[in-house]
Amino acid sequence: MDSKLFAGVSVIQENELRERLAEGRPLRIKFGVDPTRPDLTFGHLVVFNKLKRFQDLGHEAILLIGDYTATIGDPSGRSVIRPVLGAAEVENNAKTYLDQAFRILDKDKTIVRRNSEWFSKMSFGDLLGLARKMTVAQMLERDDFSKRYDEKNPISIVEFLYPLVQGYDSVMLEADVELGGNDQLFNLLVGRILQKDAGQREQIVMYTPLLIGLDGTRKMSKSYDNYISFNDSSKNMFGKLMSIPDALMESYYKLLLEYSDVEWAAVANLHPMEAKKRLAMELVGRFFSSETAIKERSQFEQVFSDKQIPDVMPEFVLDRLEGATLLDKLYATQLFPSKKELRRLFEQGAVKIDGVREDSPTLLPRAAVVQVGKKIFLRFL
RNA sequence: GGUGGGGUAUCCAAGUGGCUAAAGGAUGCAGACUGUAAAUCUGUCAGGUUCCGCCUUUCGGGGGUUCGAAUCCCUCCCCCACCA
Repeated sequence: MDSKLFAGVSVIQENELRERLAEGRPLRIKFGVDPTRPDLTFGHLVVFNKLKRFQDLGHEAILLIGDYTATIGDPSGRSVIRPVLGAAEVENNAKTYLDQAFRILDKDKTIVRRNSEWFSKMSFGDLLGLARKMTVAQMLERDDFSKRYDEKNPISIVEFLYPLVQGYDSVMLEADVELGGNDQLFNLLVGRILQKDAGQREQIVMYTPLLIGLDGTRKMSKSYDNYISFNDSSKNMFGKLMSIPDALMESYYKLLLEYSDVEWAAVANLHPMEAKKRLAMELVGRFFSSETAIKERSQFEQVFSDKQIPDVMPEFVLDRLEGATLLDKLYATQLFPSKKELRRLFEQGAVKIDGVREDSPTLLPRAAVVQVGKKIFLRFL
């Protein structure tokens, strides 16, 4: 038994899981992905870690692409209906999604399925049959539904259908285990209801806590812009990890690196900054390489601890155009949203040229290293 | 089918004829302090500019009244709840 299999997750039916693991056959582990957004964040990493564990133990990791449902649009807790995507777009998202997922999962051992396989063939009558399996009262057991209902906020019928759809996926896949974030708990449990109804063994439900995002308060999500992406550069990944509030470190160590309480306790004794650097190194090391991790750490220390300039930065050639001021040149780099914003940065003393603060945006630019704020460096040639 | 409420900048949310580019809060950004942490303080947060003065665009869409509208009128679109 892999002790890390249970690290950080909650298993509703732990005994059942142990029994099934003891059967010695490969279990079918389902994880459903929503291809409406193509980018994976570290929030997804929590679940992917578990899938990978199962995979390494010889079980079947099944990535279910909700391609059919994505073309319908799931409001999922928001009053705004998500944009309905075209089939081509969904397919494209799914592809980039998988590319990222395989940075963690073993591509050759991962089974990819799509729910259009069965839903595209489903008749309206079949849908009615599915809808009959649950009552409104059962649906209102879901926290966010009952909350919104009490507050007289809108709930669309489609939202009621979603748990059923997700549960039906489990029936079609004959899943032994379904993984998901804890906001998915209700939907995961619906899978059991439908499987039982279909005469199957009910899937075991494993759910992971939601990872808090960089702002330290809300869940990590693209829409809050508080996320770390699988696709981030090693530099950004390292930097973003260093910027998390200290209070998040424990959860990051436990959820992203699957540290046990004992392992965490050892880290918790370190200076918080050192602990954070280790966190960043381990994760960058996993997504890139340990060499890259070491490099990013030294770059980080060089720039932010020693206040030196980084080794590499974007470079721009100055072509002596008449009248082109420093501000014009900086704007031309496209690193800033508007000239207005740049003016503000000058006014607020955020601009340094070769390490010396420069308040005048109308100077002629010269070959130098320009720093704007703490993080933006560029070189004029 | 009926009744009521609502659509304001990234989000929440004030604002019912001029002093409103639009209160306040959040988020973000910058500065100070620091460990690119937290907390705190300050500034800033539509765009453009010959930069403190001016120009352009913005308050669901369109049209109108007026010297002047997010605020009044007409019309269209959309959303929500409640009662049936």
